[in-house]
Amino acid sequence: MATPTRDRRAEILDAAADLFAARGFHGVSIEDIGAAVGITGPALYRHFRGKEALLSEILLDISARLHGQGAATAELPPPEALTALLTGHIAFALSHPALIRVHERELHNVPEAARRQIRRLQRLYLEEWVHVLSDLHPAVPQARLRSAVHAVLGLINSTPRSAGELSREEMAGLLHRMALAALTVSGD
Amino acid sequence: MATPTRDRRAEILDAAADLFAARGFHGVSIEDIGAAVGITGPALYRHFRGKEALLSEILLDISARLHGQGAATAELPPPEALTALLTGHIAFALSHPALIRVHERELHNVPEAARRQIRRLQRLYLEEWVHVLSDLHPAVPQARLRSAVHAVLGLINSTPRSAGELSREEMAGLLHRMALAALTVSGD
DNA sequence: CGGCAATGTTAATCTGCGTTAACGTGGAGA
DNA sequence: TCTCCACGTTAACGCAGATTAACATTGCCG
Repeated sequence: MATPTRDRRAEILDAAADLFAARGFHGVSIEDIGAAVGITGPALYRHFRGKEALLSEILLDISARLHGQGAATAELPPPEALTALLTGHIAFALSHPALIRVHERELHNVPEAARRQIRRLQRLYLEEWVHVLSDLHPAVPQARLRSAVHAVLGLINSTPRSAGELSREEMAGLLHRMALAALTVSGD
Repeated sequence: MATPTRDRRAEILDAAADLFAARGFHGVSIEDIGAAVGITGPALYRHFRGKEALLSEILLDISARLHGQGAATAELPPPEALTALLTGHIAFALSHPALIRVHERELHNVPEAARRQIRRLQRLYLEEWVHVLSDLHPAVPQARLRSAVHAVLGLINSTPRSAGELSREEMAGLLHRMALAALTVSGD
């Protein structure tokens, strides 16, 4: 065949992520995923070890991207770092609502080994937030900050549920203001 | 048998909800659920039409409880109503983290008919929030308020993820302050 | 007492779906 | 031109797990 298809792997991962977001991991068959990119189900095995490997790779990629984004703010002074974290996460959530959904909902379908790596990246990402906040509010105990960060990420990740009522800019601004206000008050 | 078991149905629903929360709908077998209450899998069919009916009933019950809680605030003057909505949702989330998880993640496994009812209740609940906020901030467009409410519910529902670092009272207070701050700023 | 209703049990049944086998085919490099 | 390799295809295979069937047991009630 050797058709000039641009990267098939990436194409499959994208299609699978969309399908998983819409119908859940078990609501999508190998055949469905294949069909979405114009091939049959079993052909997927030329690119991935199996269905779970597909999901693992999707989640790992998301976690790595978020963590990378977070790590990039490490050098900034705390106030700017916080802004960067907020802006970055919001941009990601608004650009990839399907990925956010999958990332939030499907971790338990990932095999143990990969799950550990994903959780590790998630933990590191969380700690980046906590670290920045800790610099800004040294008096607040870390446990409280951790809970506050979870809450704020939940707030931002709500994005896929309130689809399309507001323009992207308006939504980004709203989330930014709300998240910042929530964090600011979390130390009282 | 006719053993003096207190309501078996309720017992099964509880066990199923916990299992679904932990491993996802498809990660739990009929056999698992039965075992959790000390009976075999097929015995469940004496109480429910099938596995999907079980999930439907769980989600319907959650939606109805939240909506009921919300409706109860309708008579209060707006500021108290908002406090009641916040306190009520936070209390529910902290008391039933497993239910919140299932409610957030498993809707797509519910058959169409039940799904419509559940969505309707969710919409009504959301509108109760929007209504109260609309009274407090008449100038803010409803679309923005709707998004803000989604965001705040996402914030509060983050609870099952930041498990047990803080005491329940501390967590409730933190979530309340953060949610209120976020809502307050949502009209700017 | 006799029998129905409620609740369980174990042994099929049926089906969906992930995975594997066996078998093309076209293009790129030697 | 000849040969592989990359990528697909269709036909099995195998199994997990949801239903359903057929068959107890217990206790209430007429």
